[in-house]
Amino acid sequence: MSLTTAARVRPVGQDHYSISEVASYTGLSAHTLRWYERIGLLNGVHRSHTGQRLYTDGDLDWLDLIGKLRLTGMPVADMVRYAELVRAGDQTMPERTQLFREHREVVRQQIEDLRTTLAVLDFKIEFYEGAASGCTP
Amino acid sequence: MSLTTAARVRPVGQDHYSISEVASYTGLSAHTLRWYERIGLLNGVHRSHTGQRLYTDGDLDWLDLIGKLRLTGMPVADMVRYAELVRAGDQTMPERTQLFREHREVVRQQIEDLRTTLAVLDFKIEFYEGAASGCTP
DNA sequence: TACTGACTTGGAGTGCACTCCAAGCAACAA
DNA sequence: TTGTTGCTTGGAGTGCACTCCAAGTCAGTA
Repeated sequence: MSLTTAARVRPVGQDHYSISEVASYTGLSAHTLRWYERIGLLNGVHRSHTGQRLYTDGDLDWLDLIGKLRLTGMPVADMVRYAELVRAGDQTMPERTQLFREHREVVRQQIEDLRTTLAVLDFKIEFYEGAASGCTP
Repeated sequence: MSLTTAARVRPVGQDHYSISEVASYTGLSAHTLRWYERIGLLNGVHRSHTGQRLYTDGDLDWLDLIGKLRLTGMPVADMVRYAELVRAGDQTMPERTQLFREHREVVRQQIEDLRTTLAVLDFKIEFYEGAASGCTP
């Protein structure tokens, strides 16, 4: 679930990055970056005179946010919905707030569930270790 | 991600439950319960004289654990692996401990990621609310 | 006896989120 | 000039975790 293989280092502050630079920065594949654009999750990516994608720092910020939302299990369709609201302008701010408020509750619940499971895992590990060291008769 | 629609009430302590009782208890569909059994995640489910499944309290406990592991994103294949280790007997305990220790780290990392995202969400919500109430010039 | 409803099976289908493919173009090195 | 590398596209393919279907069995009720 966490992108441990990503370089996570933003290249020189040149404000235009190739798809492979962005791939290594975000940990997403170039395929996925193109797919994100196709489904409307990433809009208005600039192009060079030869038609190659040039991502800006703004795009990288957006991808950071998207990445965090993905990590919390937000469906891609919901993120596309959010992207559409942002495109639609400032009058959609109440709806965006609502979207985030609802998602915040989802995240809270997930943390709760994870904590419960962590406790179970700790208990199991202790049990297995106890059994291994012969503490149970 | 959380099973809010599940009844989560264990039926009378009769130690044999029908597939629909177990479905309503676990929040899993009957389809999924049969599929779990087919892939080896749930083994040795008893049958009535007419061939219908009769789940025990032990099965319900097992499904509780499985459900928690699923909630933390453990792939079904890994849970099947764990089920195989349990079937194989006590000599697999060290491997089971190892499996849980590794998963514990995954869960810890997830909690970390979720907390980071929660902070971003809080920040965004505050920003949108500030913008709505005209606090930004 | 007829019907209803809950169960059984193997196999096919679904939705999501990618992931890959083939064919082609542009820039550069040997 | 001939690779090689890195990019482009639309469309097809993949893997996971279910989810459903058709055809059949069995128990209970009108």
